[in-house]
Amino acid sequence: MAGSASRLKDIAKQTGFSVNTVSLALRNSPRIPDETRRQIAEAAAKLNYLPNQVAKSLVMKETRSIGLILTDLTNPVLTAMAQAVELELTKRGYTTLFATSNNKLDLERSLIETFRARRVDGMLIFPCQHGELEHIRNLRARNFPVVLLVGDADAGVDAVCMDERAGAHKAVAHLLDNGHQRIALLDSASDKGNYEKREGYTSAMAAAGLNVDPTLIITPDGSDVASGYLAMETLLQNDTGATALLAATDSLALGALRYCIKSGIKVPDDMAIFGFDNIEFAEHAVISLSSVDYDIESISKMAIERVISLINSKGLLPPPRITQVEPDLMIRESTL
Amino acid sequence: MAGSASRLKDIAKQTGFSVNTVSLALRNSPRIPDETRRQIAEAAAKLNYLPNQVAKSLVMKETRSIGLILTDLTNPVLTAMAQAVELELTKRGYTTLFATSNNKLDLERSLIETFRARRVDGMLIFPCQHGELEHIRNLRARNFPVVLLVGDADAGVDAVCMDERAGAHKAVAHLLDNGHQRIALLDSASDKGNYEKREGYTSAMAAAGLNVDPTLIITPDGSDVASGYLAMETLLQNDTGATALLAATDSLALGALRYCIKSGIKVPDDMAIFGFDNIEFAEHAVISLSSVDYDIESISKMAIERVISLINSKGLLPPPRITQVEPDLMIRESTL
DNA sequence: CGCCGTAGTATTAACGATAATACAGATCGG
DNA sequence: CCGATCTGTATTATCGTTAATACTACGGCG
Repeated sequence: MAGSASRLKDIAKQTGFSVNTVSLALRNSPRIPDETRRQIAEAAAKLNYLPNQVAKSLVMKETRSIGLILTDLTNPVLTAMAQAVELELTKRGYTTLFATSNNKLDLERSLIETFRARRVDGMLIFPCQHGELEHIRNLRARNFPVVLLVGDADAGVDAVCMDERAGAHKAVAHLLDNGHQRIALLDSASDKGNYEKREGYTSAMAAAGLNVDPTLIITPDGSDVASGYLAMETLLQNDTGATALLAATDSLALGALRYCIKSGIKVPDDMAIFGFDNIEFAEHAVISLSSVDYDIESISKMAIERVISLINSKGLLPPPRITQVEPDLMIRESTL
Repeated sequence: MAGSASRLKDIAKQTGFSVNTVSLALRNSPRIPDETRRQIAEAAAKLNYLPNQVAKSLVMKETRSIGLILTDLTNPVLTAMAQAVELELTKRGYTTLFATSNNKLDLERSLIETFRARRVDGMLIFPCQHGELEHIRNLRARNFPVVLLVGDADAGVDAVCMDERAGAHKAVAHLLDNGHQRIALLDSASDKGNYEKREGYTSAMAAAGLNVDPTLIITPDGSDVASGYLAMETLLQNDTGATALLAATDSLALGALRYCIKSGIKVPDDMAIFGFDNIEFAEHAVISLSSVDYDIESISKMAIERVISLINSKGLLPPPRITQVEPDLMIRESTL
């Protein structure tokens, strides 16, 4: 207790210098001569001094911390984002305050307030409803640095993200190129108003002159493997004549794949399966999975650079910029 | 800017009351009459007042935040822990400061210092080297509340964790019961001095009167699926006559499983495979994977309860307690 | 020899909150 | 009708820093 609670004042008392001199010495001010600095450093070491960041933050009006709000960590993509963000922030001397909204808008709102009260210097947010951004726009309107990790051209807030629409479009276009016409979509996100992938699907179909058959669009209950399994069952029961599908996540795709294997449906011959996010297990599935691929690490880095540049922009924030990275297709056995 | 920066002083100015009265009113002190409270609340709302947690922390000498240090987030188990910890802490009004050590002891040390400087009220740590805990014991010696998320009976620091040794022992015992004698171990952690699983393996073999054949112990380069794949290849090349294996993680097990399927080795007939951690993909593998299973959520909750109880223990910390939860076996197709 | 710049250090004032204490004016009991 | 209690509010100190300003020698220079 005594050891942990040492303050500038204690060093001052020990050395006979004033608190301010001690502070300057420890911060290597040129005004302090070497001998004084040495004495003070010595005393600081002996007392096991550790500067109190809380006090420092109060006077400096910056905490060197940023808030990261994701929907959850069950999704490997968000996990990878959290990892990349934390790594990069630590490297830059920032601390990460982390929280998950569990896809609840109210919780998201209250987490934002909590972080604001804690005076984080900026926030990175993966919003749970891509269309419900009013509270985040408000934040920005108060000149608070925020960057979204998923976003639209008209978000009204800075964003650095993958272009989900383009990814879905590309994947469906690929399936069309391979001769498929009855292409299903497994996407649970669209019930929360996150229509990007669905729009990409639709636009690709439209570009090929095909109307979208609503029975080809399945909305699983979740985004996990089990949901994909059940969704596949549903799709086949509907007897839609689908010969290919795009799943909104690799987990869904892996579930669908598993159902096919269990049911003796040949992948890719009877059913081509396209995943999304290219997680580790996609590559290593029994039948390796084609997937929409993008570099999460570099997106995360760019997002951090953006939020830090906003933090450093003195005065008013610059107008929001949306950066959408176009994903690539990773073609594997499941769509050959 | 003006909007975000409102302080008690501003409300005081608006309403004509003193700063202290405002503070008391907003904290619902009984000494403040309703009418005054109303006026102050109104002004606070109009000014969009949000208490400054930094200032509050300084005077209250508590931040209501705890630091969570994991090795990384690529491991689904740690991901689940992070998720569970964050959820529970938020529920209890704490904020989570999150960081990963990337299995580097130096980084772990410096992260601890960073969190200490930020005056977190306590820490939850998944140490990267289970035998290197001196720096953490030092923390505790300074009366700082720490709880390990993995640990040994003689850690000298509080710990709430799964009993890896018991888990490995049980799994191997199960394989022995099924008639296997040549049982391999795939474990990359033991090169970092984390011998728990290996010890469990050894003790189970010893209990069956079997000596451990070192060629049966493979140390993959990592803990991911690809490493498991390569490790399986190595194992077979060594021509050890192994008929079963225990992998230290499900990812390794899935990699091994994949190699077997590619090579026409029948699972479980030619090779029984036991995984560890029971992640989602274990259940849904082509051949569903037996795995050592435990309730991460409840362990995380207990760990949080422990650290909070340490925080609330006024005066000296109580002597450290180690709680080890014994895992169960989830038996599936891969070891039938 | 007196003035000035400067090197080294100290003093004072923030930062935005809480906590302890002080102080008026009303109320009440004897 | 006067001291004592209570009610509502203000004043002051404090948390551990940094920042701005103030002082005190001392050396150089005209």
